[in-house]
Amino acid sequence: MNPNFIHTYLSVDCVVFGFDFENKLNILLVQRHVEDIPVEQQKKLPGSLIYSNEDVDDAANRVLLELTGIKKMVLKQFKCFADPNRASNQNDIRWMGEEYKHNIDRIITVAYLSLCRIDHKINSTKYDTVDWHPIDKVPQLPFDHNKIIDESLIEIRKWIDSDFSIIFVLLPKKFTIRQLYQLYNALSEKKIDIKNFHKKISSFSYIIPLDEIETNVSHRAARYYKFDPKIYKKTQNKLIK
Amino acid sequence: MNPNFIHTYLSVDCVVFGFDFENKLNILLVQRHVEDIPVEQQKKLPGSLIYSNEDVDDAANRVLLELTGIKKMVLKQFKCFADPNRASNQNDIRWMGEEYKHNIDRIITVAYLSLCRIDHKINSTKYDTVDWHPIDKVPQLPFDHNKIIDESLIEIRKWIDSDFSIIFVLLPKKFTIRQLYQLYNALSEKKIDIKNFHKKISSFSYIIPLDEIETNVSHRAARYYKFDPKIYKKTQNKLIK
DNA sequence: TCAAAAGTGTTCAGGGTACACCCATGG
DNA sequence: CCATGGGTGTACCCTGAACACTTTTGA
Repeated sequence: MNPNFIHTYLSVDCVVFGFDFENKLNILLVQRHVEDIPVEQQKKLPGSLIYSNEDVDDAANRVLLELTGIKKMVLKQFKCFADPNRASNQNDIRWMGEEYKHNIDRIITVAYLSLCRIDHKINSTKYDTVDWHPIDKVPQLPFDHNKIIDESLIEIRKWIDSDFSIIFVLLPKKFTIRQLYQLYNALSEKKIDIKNFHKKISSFSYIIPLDEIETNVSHRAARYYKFDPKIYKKTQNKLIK
Repeated sequence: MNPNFIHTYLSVDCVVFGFDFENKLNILLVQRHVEDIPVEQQKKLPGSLIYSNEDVDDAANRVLLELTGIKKMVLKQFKCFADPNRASNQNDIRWMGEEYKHNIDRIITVAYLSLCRIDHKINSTKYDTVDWHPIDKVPQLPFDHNKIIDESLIEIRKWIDSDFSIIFVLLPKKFTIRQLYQLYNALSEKKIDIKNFHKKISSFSYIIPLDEIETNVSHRAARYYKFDPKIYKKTQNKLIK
């Protein structure tokens, strides 16, 4: 065997997005433990080496299940990160030694996007600490996780543009059009006037108006709507063509 | 080390598209050699295991250089294929044994898209046989190469829609608007009337009309145009918004 | 009564679509 | 003179953008 050919480990890492109603995108980070390193400097993206009998999609599903306790989260593979030096930091090598009981000096990862309602209960079977972090306040992370997050933002925008319906995964079951608007603005570069947005959204057959309206707001209460995926599938409208 | 974690080989495979003027998309396939198997059943996608000090993009660039002799071909990573059974066919295992002098029972690949003018001279330093195959007449291929090709078609359409300029990599330096139209039709699902296409294209500042026109055609000769990437970069028009 | 946001209606401009019409060339 | 495709001009329509106006609610 030509020793120049790589024989290595493969992992998946997941960037899970959530949306809070201070209009911020958030992502889920977990805690890792490395001796002598302050805890607050040891956040990372959730991820795992893949098993020998696992496809990468299966591994990502497993990571998400272990992370949140939620089965069948939406997910999308977006890029393989394979910089030969991505795992060459000494702290990262030490952590891999502790985590996997083996010396690993190179690791290639396949990055996934996923989405989660930010108020969904997180029931991790693997991690002690799972926290939402605003996307603009992500600390320095190990490996190339900051780079992965940067690229995931570009990817999630493409995703929304190609399939508008995934945006509803981030919203409560009942939502106002303003909430949808704020989320859309945080995710898309296409700017749109809220009045016109309102008119457009409410014209879609798959956006179902409910009888319920907001309470305790200091202005006219907004109506709640729900999303009907069945009707959406039949019509397949993009928000903007 | 948990033996369940994969420790494996990683390869890149490249789907190189070309366009002939019978309006067909073509892809480049190479010949592999496995004993006792008819030659015509041994086509495959060009690819290689990655080296231990190589990023996947570098490996894809190397594969493309070894395949065509062309430096710096456009390329785009599009998906990691990691089905545990993708390399379990006995013929494929035999071939890997011969090619890499090692028993390999699983291999994960990162698939790339690339583009090449179909009349460009192919100077392969690695393969004896490199041939264009019409996309609708691709034979049965080893591993999951047929699946990779199927998915690459979806990917190249997205690519054109997000960056119209890459379409010119597939055209001769001088091209008629009809040629561009045929290529666009083969690549995009968005249908457009040729007259309106003509009007639109010729209105773009980065499509430069030349003095030269077609010869030996049994109708009014069409003008040749060229593409100016510098002007394109300044304007950044999508064909259809 | 005022501020703030919901929700509706109207107008305008730009671009896509359809199509008519003329031009150039070979047969 | 006809078929074929090149190339231009025009008219229509839809949609997005801007914005005015009314409604509702709490302070």
